[in-house]
Amino acid sequence: MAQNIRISEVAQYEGKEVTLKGWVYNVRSSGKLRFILVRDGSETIQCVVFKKDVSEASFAAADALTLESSLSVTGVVAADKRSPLGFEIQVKEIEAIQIAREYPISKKEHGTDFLMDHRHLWLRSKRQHAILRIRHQIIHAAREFFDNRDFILVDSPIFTPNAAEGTSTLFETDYFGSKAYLTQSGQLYAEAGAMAFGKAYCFGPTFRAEKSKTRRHLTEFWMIEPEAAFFDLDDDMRLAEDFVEHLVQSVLKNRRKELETLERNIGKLETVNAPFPKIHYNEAVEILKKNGSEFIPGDDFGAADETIISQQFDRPVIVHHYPAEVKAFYMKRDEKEPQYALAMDMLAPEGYGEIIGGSQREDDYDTLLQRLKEHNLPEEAFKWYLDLRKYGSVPHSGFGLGIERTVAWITGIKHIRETIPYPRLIQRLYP
RNA sequence: UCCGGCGUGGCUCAAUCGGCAGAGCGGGUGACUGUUAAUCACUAGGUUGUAGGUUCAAGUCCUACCGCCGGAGCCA
Repeated sequence: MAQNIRISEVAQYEGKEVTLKGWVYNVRSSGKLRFILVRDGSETIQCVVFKKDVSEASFAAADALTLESSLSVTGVVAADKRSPLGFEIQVKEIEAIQIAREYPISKKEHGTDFLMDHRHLWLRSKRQHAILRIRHQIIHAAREFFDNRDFILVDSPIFTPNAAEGTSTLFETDYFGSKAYLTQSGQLYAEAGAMAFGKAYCFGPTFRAEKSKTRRHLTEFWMIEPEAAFFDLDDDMRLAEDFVEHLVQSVLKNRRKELETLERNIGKLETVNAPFPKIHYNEAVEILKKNGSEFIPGDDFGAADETIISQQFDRPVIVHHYPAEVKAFYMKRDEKEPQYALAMDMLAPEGYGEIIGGSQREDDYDTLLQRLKEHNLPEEAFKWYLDLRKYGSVPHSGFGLGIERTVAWITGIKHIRETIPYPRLIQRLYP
């Protein structure tokens, strides 16, 4: 009885008889020969069926196979120079498990809308495999990074009672008769985690109801948010650059084949080593002036401005000390220049935009209360948050990294919608 | 919400100045003992997004609407 193996393991079984279970990736035929490309999720291998080598039933089964039919194949693993994998299967027996109906995704090109309508099937393709494997690697590396630095995972709730920061538009839902909102950030809760564990992070989906229609926006995306007690802005920026370096290096080390499948320019990732350039908001404004931007000092940067700034460097760049007015209420201001917040954004290279936003948090009770009032936020809803400043308040900082934007940058793909299995966009809720 | 673009077989697209709706892929039938998005032959498949208008004649021109795509703003 031949052993059941995954295709990724074939090299260990050269000359031996094995059984593979999977799906038909493609079929070609030539006279009394059938070439069946079988994928099982781990790899794809060509299985060669010679009419004279198999039973009539097996050859008939091979003949009836359609794209994405499920099957079981038994045969001998043979080295072959013509194979991209280095091996192929000389089939002895083949059995169809289910003959697939006409598969909607053909081997020729399709439009994105059509493919997105068939996202549940599109996930079977080579390119999507490469992207999602890199996504997996990035998430694995992210958890590994914080776990190795003694951060404790303290997840934030997804239903929240109030329209927290008052900045972005939230999804409203009925929660047993009262209003609840889908979280736009786990940060405020992560701060409570940091006060409990010293170092904490949360990692989960976040929701923004803004009608953004760009290649950088999803309505549902994943964010990882570390928060650390006794960290000032400099500590926060160092944590962020070490973190992003780790993500990139982990992908370079473990997912090189996938990067090649996507034809990513690997040289542009190899330079991503800490320390990253760190520039004051005013320096960023100078860069924009020199490059002919119509930017108005005092504003936040637009997408085109971010691209100009990031193009000056060969690795991500951190911009810090943004004008306090354009930033959130919870950010601490610099004592020496109070018009600036102790805030920082990390811009990915090659125009991929902001991947990290973070800051040192306001830790003084009275100041924070004052900020809430200035922003017309309901004091009652933030009672628990203010508690953190009443009971052993300490300087602390944190940031949030958007997983999908990071995946888009590292994989080099142009649109964020392919970086998540089931993207949620304004016009996309199916499948 | 604003600006720009596009809607033609299942899919990707073509159709010149307004003049007989076409190709490739996919499907079906057949040929082929080394194919790599195999190739070759034959074959079926259309209310040109919707409604109205101009014209001898509209896929093509005009108006409205619907849908989708890209960008801006907002942000990760």
